[in-house]
Amino acid sequence: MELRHLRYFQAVAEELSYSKAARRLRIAQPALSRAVKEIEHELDANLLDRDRSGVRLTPAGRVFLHEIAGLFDRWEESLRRVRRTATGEEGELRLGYIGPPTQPFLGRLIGEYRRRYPLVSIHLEERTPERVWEMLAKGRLSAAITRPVSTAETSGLRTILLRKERLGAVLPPAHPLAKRAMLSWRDLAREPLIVLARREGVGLHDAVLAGCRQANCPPRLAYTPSLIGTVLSYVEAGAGVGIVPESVITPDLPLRFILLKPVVSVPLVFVWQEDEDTPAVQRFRELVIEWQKAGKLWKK
Amino acid sequence: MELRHLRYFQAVAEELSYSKAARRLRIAQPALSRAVKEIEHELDANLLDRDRSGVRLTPAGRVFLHEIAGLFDRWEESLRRVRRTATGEEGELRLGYIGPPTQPFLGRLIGEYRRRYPLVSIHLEERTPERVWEMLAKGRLSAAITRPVSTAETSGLRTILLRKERLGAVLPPAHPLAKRAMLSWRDLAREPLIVLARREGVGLHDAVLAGCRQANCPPRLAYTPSLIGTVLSYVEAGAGVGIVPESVITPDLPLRFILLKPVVSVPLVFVWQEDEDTPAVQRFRELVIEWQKAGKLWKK
DNA sequence: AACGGAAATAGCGTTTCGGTATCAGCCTTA
DNA sequence: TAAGGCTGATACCGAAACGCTATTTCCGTT
Repeated sequence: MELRHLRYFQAVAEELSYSKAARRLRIAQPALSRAVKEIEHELDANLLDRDRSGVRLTPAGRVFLHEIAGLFDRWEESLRRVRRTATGEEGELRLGYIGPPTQPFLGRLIGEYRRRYPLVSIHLEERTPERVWEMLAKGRLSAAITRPVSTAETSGLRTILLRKERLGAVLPPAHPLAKRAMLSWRDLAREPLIVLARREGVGLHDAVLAGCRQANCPPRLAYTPSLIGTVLSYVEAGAGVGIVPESVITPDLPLRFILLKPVVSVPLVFVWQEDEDTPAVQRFRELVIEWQKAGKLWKK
Repeated sequence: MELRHLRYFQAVAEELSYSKAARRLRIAQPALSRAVKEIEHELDANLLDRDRSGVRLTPAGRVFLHEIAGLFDRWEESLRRVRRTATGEEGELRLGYIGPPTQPFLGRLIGEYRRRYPLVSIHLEERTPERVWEMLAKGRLSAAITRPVSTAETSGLRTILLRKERLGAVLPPAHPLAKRAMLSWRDLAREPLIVLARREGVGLHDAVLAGCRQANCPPRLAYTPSLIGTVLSYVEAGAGVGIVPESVITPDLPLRFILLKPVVSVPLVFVWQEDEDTPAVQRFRELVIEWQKAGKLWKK
């Protein structure tokens, strides 16, 4: 039995007339007679009584008609869901990210995505960069916003560069170097440095070390706290010079931020599983690229 | 799109291989390629990725597969329900009946019917004979066990005679006539009679009057209570001679029951709506006839 | 009794469905 | 590195199904 049979029976049962149903279906009446007979034979049940003038439903026919209606309703809903899933309107997005550099835009970004695709269920996972890459590799995430990590397994993963953030020094306004418009890495040779702990951000930490090495001046690491905020607190307390990416600076801080030359950058990237590049992920990626091009990721 | 397409897609999606699925479906592989392509075109959605070595489900494909499984489950259940309805295993029986003459067997009869067809929902309506016929005519009942009523509208109704019950007199053992083995209607000419109220049983009441008229002795009706039990109580109290059908007599009563000659009978019939002769009703009718033939309707 | 409408039946043409043969890509294996 | 095998896609053909026209049959109506 095929859906065609069901549609035909439904028409006859609703019209209570083969001729009318045939007209509604735009086919000839004999085809209907045959189709209904096929159903009845397959079900081994009379569905219609066509005894004396007119067609009436048997109890089994009534039940069948009712079942068919429910079935078609469900079928329509199924089709809608599949189409929505295919276009990315419905689906699942498991996004990993690192906190500090995404903080200025992530909330707005997710908000806009939810507004556009309200049926996509979103799972957010804030982790360290290393952990994000690990989860991506294991397929626990469908996409992520993070920093590159040299040790990460990247097979099957694709990457888009969102931004390169330049590193700079943060100092208390009273610091001797705070008046300078620019600093070189060498200027920091004798300063106690405050850098994010390596376990919290391998990419950033190693970039700082690379900047120092490149300037041929081994760094003196005074503190390596676990949070960027703590780095700033240490600086405020006069414990040394912080080195951070430019994105962490907000104007209201009572600190000076001075770019370091030669420029050393830490990238922020969008990464996704090639194998799990679902429509929901594609739509999210499109949104990220759109915002990146429009500059919305950085300035409000 | 037809169910065939769904079955084909389901096989491919489950096997994750066109060749294996084709073998399972016992068709050739190209037919599958085409069928799946037709679905994808109609849904305007990719369901399967056949990129590099192997077939994988897209998110939409996964959703579709899931929907299909649910749909088929429901479809199977629908088929079962229709078949059960057609055979009378499932359905509805609205049975009207009159109390006293059916009391000896109705409980057992319904019990057996429920045992045989547990999915049929049963509605019982105890009414007076007239009311039963009225409800039958209006289609409020699908069948009934009752007594004929001359005024009843019987078009569209069919009837089976279950039993003819002979009328007899009930007397207290001390009554002068109580020793007789037989009584004629004329013997009751001077007795105060106790008969069921006409509104409670037109057939029975009129049969009693007919018996008297036939014997050319106009009856003296002392009481016409609403319940058969009350008739017997009046007799026990010595208020007169009761006239009842033989079925109301139970051996433990301290009363004499004596058949009246010439014999006057009140029939008990099974009636059903020709228009609503559903399988559930048919099965019930078959059971009634079976029990009637086996004598189970009368003796335990 | 004749007519008209509705469904069933018969016979035929067209669509479509599945099969065979073949091609192209990928992986394994010698 | 080349050959063989497995996979799915394509092309083409025969057979089955599906639908249409014509006709019959059975009602109910006039």
